Amino acid sequence: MNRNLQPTMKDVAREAGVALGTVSRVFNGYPVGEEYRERVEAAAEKLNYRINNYARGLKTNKTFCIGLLMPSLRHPFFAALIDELTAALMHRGYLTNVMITNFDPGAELKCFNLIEQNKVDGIIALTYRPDLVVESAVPVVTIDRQFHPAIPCVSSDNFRGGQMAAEKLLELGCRKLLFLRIGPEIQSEADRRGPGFEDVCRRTGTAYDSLLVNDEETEAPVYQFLSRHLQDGHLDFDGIFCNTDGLARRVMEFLERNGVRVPDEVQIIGYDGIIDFATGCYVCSTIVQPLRQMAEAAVNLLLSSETPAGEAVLRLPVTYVPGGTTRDGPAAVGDSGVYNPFHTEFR
Amino acid sequence: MNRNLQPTMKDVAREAGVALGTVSRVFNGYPVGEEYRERVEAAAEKLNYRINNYARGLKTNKTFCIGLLMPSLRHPFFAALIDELTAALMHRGYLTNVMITNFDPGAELKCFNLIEQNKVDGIIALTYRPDLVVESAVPVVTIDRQFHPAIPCVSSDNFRGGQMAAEKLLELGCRKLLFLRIGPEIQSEADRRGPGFEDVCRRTGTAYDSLLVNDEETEAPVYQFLSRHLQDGHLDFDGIFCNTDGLARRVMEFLERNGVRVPDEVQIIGYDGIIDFATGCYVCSTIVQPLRQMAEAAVNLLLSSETPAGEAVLRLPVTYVPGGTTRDGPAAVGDSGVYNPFHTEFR
DNA sequence: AGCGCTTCATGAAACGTTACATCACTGTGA
DNA sequence: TCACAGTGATGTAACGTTTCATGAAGCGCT
Repeated sequence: MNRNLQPTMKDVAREAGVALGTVSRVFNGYPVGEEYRERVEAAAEKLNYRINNYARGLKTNKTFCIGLLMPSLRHPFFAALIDELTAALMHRGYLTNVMITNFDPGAELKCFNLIEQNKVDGIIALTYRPDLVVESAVPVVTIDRQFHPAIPCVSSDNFRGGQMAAEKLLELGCRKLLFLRIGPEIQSEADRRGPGFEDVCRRTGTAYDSLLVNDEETEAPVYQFLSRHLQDGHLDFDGIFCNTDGLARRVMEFLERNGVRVPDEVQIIGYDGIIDFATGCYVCSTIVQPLRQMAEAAVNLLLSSETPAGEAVLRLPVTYVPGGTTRDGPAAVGDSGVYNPFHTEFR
Repeated sequence: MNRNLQPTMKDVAREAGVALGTVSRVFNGYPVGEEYRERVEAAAEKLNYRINNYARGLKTNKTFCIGLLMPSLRHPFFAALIDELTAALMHRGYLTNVMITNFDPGAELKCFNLIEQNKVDGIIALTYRPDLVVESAVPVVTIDRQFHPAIPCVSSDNFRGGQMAAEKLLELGCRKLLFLRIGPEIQSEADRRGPGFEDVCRRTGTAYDSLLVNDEETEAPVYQFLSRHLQDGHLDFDGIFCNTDGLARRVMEFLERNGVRVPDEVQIIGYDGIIDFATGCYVCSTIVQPLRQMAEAAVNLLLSSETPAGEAVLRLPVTYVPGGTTRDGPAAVGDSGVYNPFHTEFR
């Protein structure tokens, strides 16, 4: 029959002199007589047989493939998250269909369509389209956005992260705090960073202000705001919490350019835990998200498909790490602060 | 029959009152009478029918899925490459199975096995295992490594890149050049950067030196070498070409820490074209690889599966971009040098 | 020896498609 | 009027698995 193509189970069965079903059972770990098992394994080895996942998937409706919907790969936070997710999935024998949407709702629709007809066993999505998630034919776990009580969501403990940032700044001697937030206007778990921060300020009676910019296009309002509070090299705040490491870093550079020393005069804490590829150091003092645990949790929730009890959002504990924009000094990753991209311990 | 499950072609056929084959032809773009086509489309719409790629794949041996084997996602160069590749594949209607090996040969084997039994239509690989590539049952296109004359390889024009670096440094007034190379000892297209650089030095009679460190673990030899050529704040070279942006950046910081001003006293050029996520600027003056073109080419080669004429390696043109470590000034990406991660133009 | 039990190999019937050989129907030309 | 293309719908046989009903073989017991 199909010479010159890949061998099939039928070929293995003929070679081993057993029935088709027996070969199947060997490959699925069902009990098979020792002698038969050996004959089958020898034949499979000899023919270099590979099981055909498409035939199997057709029959069983399980594909061992998960769709991953992410907004970007250029941003180190998303890249690291995808890295952890693919690793966790691979570890359980799942393949990952990665789809990058570039924050484009149209692209998200296209991805969902492709994913559905490709019959993945589930989807892990960091998406901006509640409608698609809710209507999905396959199970979904979302990251950072809770769309529906029955759809599990994994995120870091953003509220606690905000609290930690405030507590840390106070502990380091700050007296007048500022919260800066920038990003697209979509309801997400990340919105709890500000409230956490303000909670501590209020409870400790600390003076604070905040600026929320719901804009995806420009950070200009932030710099205008800071300029207004700048007077001959002195800023009106001595501790700043930014909702993102990127913003923290840029605010730091803005202040330094305007003669405000960081961390001497103003201390800054960001959020995410992003590491600079060249130095291997955190780009700023930061609340780091437990990426690996989040990935593990997302995969577990998706594959066990038991709806978690109560509210369907899992908030994993964050940690604070000094990174040079606070007075508690930098914390280098790796030996000498020199990052080697081929340095696997780094993962 | 299978109520409560996804509708099948049979269901659509019954609903539309046509034969199974007719439905199939509609979905595959074969000529079908207008009236029939409409009935089928209406029925499919009504039942919310999705074609089952696993059944189709079983029958046709085409899966519209490509395996992507990459060493890392934490390094911005790989992340950007994967981004371009998934985009190019998606654009052609292909899904991408991303697998990260973390430079681990054992993991590479595991990935190849998984990929083969999952019946992808082809593989794009940046791998360290010639054996697996050569023996692969499905077509492979490699990035940066030519393993076999019949297996296409895509890379940037590394030799020309090396030449450009040297030419640029000379043009900017350098007189004593240095080439620094670090990385694992594997034969790859990147090895041509040094020879290109040296080619220009030799032809112009320029004084130059080079240091090649075949080590994946540490860059210490580089800093020892530089220390030996440092004397009270003066370095023995005034132009350095590093085989990597990361190295270039770290060398810059090392020199600055030792009182050597960059780019005033020493100018540095790196290779890759990596952009800092926080600032949106190149991390150093650099030879940038045409990632998008490389991705397009890889996908084209893989999907057209015509073996290219002659030598099977495609070397795409690089460009030089000033990035602050040379005297021709920085070139910011985007308007104000401020990078917004939600800024799609950035792609 | 014969009975019931367990264990385990067998063969065939799906799974949801595509592709191919039929066949019904229309229209044309002699 | 009839044969003959040509068009296009139909039904069926694969594709490579899993699963299930069947039945054979072995074993312990009466």
